[in-house]
Amino acid sequence: MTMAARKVQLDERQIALIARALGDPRRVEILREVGAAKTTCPCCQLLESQSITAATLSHHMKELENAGLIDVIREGKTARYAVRRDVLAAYLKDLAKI
Amino acid sequence: MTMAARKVQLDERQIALIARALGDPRRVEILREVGAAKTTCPCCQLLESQSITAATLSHHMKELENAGLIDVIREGKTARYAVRRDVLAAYLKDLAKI
DNA sequence: CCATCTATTCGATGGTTGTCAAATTGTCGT
DNA sequence: ACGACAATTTGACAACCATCGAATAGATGG
Repeated sequence: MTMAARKVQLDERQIALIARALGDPRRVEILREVGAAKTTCPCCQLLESQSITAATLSHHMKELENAGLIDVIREGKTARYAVRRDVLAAYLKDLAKI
Repeated sequence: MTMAARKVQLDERQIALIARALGDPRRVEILREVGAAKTTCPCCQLLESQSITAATLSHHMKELENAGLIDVIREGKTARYAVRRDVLAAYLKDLAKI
């Protein structure tokens, strides 16, 4: 339990959103790449590694953000992403209760 | 790490199957109920608690079994289910690496 | 053998969703 | 103000999927 990991409480609705977001392999792959980035991950970088159009990528990022799995930091022209590890951990913890 | 928890190795394909299976709230609810049962959970019991037809339930159980998340034990007329907690744990462990 | 019970399979359907091309918005430098 | 660049939104489409009713399979008891 790190200092930064404030208590995250997920309601049923968000759990469903997260589960759905993780249900698509492409989104999981994107999430892994965002999580693997040294700093925050810029949008254009994801476009290079994933073989999809910008429109599709944007759609997936919105789903991930909507589920609360990523934070979006907009800096001028570009957008950067960061994994909400506290949210992910809370989701996994909930599933682990099964 | 219990004695019974033999090492479970998930390939990319199974991870995708599990993620998809967990992507539907109804299946998660079913999985929770199976996991909460004192012994193994009979099919007909699930039919009572979940408000779906037998056909739909059967479909969901197949998805869960296909993902490796449950074991199916057939005893005469009835079918009983048990959560594969080792598989679930392996999946969660993989996601936790993000 | 037949009736009954449990569970699965089949066929169909309405809704969801991943994907793209094109148009749009927003930002920066010149 | 204008052009170039980054990202989002829109509209459309094909594929997928949860769901159901009906038909089928399999087991049990009389």
